Amino acid sequence: MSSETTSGQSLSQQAMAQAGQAAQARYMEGLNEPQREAVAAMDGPVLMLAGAGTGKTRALTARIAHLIATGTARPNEILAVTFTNKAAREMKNRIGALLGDSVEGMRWLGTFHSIGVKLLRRHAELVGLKPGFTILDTDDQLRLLKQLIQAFNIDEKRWPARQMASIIDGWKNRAWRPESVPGAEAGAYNHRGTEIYAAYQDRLRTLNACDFGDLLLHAVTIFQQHPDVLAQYQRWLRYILVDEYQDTNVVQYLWLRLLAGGHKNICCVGDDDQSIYGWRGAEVGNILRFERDFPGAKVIRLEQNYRSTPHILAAASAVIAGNEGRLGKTLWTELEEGEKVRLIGHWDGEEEARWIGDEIEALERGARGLEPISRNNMAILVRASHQMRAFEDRFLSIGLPYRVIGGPRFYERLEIRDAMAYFRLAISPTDDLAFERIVNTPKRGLGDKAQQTIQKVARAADVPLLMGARLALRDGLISGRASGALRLFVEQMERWHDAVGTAPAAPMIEDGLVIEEPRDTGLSHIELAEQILDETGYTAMWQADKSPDAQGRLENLKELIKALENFENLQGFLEHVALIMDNESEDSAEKVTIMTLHGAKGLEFPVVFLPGWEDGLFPSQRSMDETGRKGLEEERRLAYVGITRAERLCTISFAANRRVYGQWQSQLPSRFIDELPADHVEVLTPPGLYGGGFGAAGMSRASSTVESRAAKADVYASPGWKRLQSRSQMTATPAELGRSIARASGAGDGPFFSPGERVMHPKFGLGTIVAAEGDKMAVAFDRAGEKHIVARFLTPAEGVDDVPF
DNA sequence: TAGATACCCCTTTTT
DNA sequence: GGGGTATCTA
Repeated sequence: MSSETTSGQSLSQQAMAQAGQAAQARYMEGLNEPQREAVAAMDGPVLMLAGAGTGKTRALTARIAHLIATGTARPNEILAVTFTNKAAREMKNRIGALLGDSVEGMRWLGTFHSIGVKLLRRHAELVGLKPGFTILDTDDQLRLLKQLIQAFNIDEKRWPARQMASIIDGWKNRAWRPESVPGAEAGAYNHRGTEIYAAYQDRLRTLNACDFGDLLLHAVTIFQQHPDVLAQYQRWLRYILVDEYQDTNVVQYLWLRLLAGGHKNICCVGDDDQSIYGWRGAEVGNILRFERDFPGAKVIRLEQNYRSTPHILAAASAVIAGNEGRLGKTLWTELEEGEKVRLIGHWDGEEEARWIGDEIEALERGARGLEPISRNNMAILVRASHQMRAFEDRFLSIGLPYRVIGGPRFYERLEIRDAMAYFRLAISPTDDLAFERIVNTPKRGLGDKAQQTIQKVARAADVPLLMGARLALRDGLISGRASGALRLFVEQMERWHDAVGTAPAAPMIEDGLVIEEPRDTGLSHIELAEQILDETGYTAMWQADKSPDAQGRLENLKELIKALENFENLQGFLEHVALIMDNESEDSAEKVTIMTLHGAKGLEFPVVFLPGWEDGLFPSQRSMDETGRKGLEEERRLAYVGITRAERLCTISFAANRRVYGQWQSQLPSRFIDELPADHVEVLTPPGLYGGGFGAAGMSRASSTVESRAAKADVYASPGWKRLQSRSQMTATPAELGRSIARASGAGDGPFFSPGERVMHPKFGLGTIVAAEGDKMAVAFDRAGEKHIVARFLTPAEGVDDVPF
């Protein structure tokens, strides 16, 4: 143990230190040299540059264990921040495994947002809120903005509320309050942006609510404007650890810098090559400039990779080498060579899904010279969630069990939000957004007119909508049938509000920190919740619904009630829901995982499939359009993240055709494919395509007639595939494969068509060229309408009569 | 008031 | 292909 112990330490600290001696052997065990160094360097700023799969979580948890075991810090003096709840949970579990119960004392281990809420609940009044504020989800946020935009008489068609929401989000990420938005941004949202932002914040304050961005921005505001409060936290939180530092945005950065300002005991872990959240305001610059922010910082590089085979690592390294301004790391591994990264092209997205499905089944049986691999160990990582459907469709039809991570989340479902709006309104009768959501759900005959009346009355009296409704009833402003339903609704909500109990018990305080949030009294919150959903007719509404998904919704509601058991009261539950939006349903069944690349960061799988490597899809066109080179580099980091998820087998694929918005589009292979190192990649071709001159070139030829398309479908149906390692096939390297496709598509020299020419397409039949731009043709098909097609998929058809199908 | 139809734009990634 | 909005009709 190092010499951090001091003679002045208390008995209990000594005891802890001794206990630590025993534990130390364990948490230091198996760490490599740089990892040990990162663990041992407790005081002062430390930057741990940890490449993919280099055991940073291990080092990080060992460091925390070390801090506690040596008595350097008590569990509640350590601030450990992560980005996701999953990461926080994992860290907690791992520390628990090392230290046992003392992990329970780590009250400051969590996500930026959850810690932000904790701070904000205690000091809400400093930013004009009450401690019981509600946290709005994106849905509420949007509805609120819509109202404001209407009030501002802005055409919502031209200036969508979504856009305003993302502008506000961006500003908050940069820690700009309405009054501090720079003049350069004045043009935002048709020059009304700052104005609406200010109005939005006002409205939030009236509603005693805040959005996600506020959780951090308010915390920073409090620290900046109340040095005494800041000083208190600087004293309390003596050691700071930050995971995924490359993903921090400006607010988070400011927040950390303020907290670390005194002692500078801050240890940031990250990997600039895995920064993939720039669109959410993350600043890679934060990690790049750490040493300047914290002079004298110790920089430690973790470069030994324990996860992937050399081929996989080499492929990832080659791709990421295309980026500029990296901090630079050289990953190495002691693992055995293993399989090369595999690359394969397909005719279309469905074909790709089918091939991957077959391949998964083959690997499960044991193929490719590998022992059978459980599908639990396989993942398909896509760029955008809409790509998932092709796989779901295919896997459903062949009965291959899969799990989708990051799909529609439980708490985002319609019925769950409705139910929660009921709970919210019962807890806080001032929650106008909740009121609006459910006042006519289920249908109570309260249409636009009735709702407008309520709005008017409420605004005139300057009271919340629920109270407005009561006033409107009293004054007889609601017509006969509707009034009965509204009266019942209002009375029910008031009754439940009393049942929930308004007076919060005194908060529990421990070493000056508020430990226990106020709790309610009376009727069990579970019974109450059930009563609410039953007596309002909400459950009945779905029972009466004959649509196919009604049953599922009822089940979700049951699940919601069940989830309440884990909480002491409704408030606690709502807060949990607002912050914990992940849908980790732990099911142990053997399933293939389908998820986005973003969602996969931090995970690893023995077998990884990376489909959809096509320009425009990956790298995403939008990303490149919006942020140019910067965007492209982020996409490249995403590719790096994807490849490095694989432990043993990584398969990249692309399709020549894909349906986008229900329209067929031809695709070009991703430019990242050209960047794959030939020595570490094996180019596969599906069976049935002639070995000579592989690839999409072969495919487009094979598919240019209806007959061969049908024939191809047959061969594709047979399992198995063929290695193209032998002989002099034309496209042995990824770059050549890309080029061969470009050639076949006519990029550069191909015979293009001119407007007016008649052409034939294998899928769409006959058509006439409308316009040509490069090799991209706009074609008016006789039957399929106008489409954009790359020239290589068209054949001249002058004078050919259409064949009736 | 509410259901049904017609048309619009669209889709990256998430705490 | 899909969801949201605007408009029309029972």
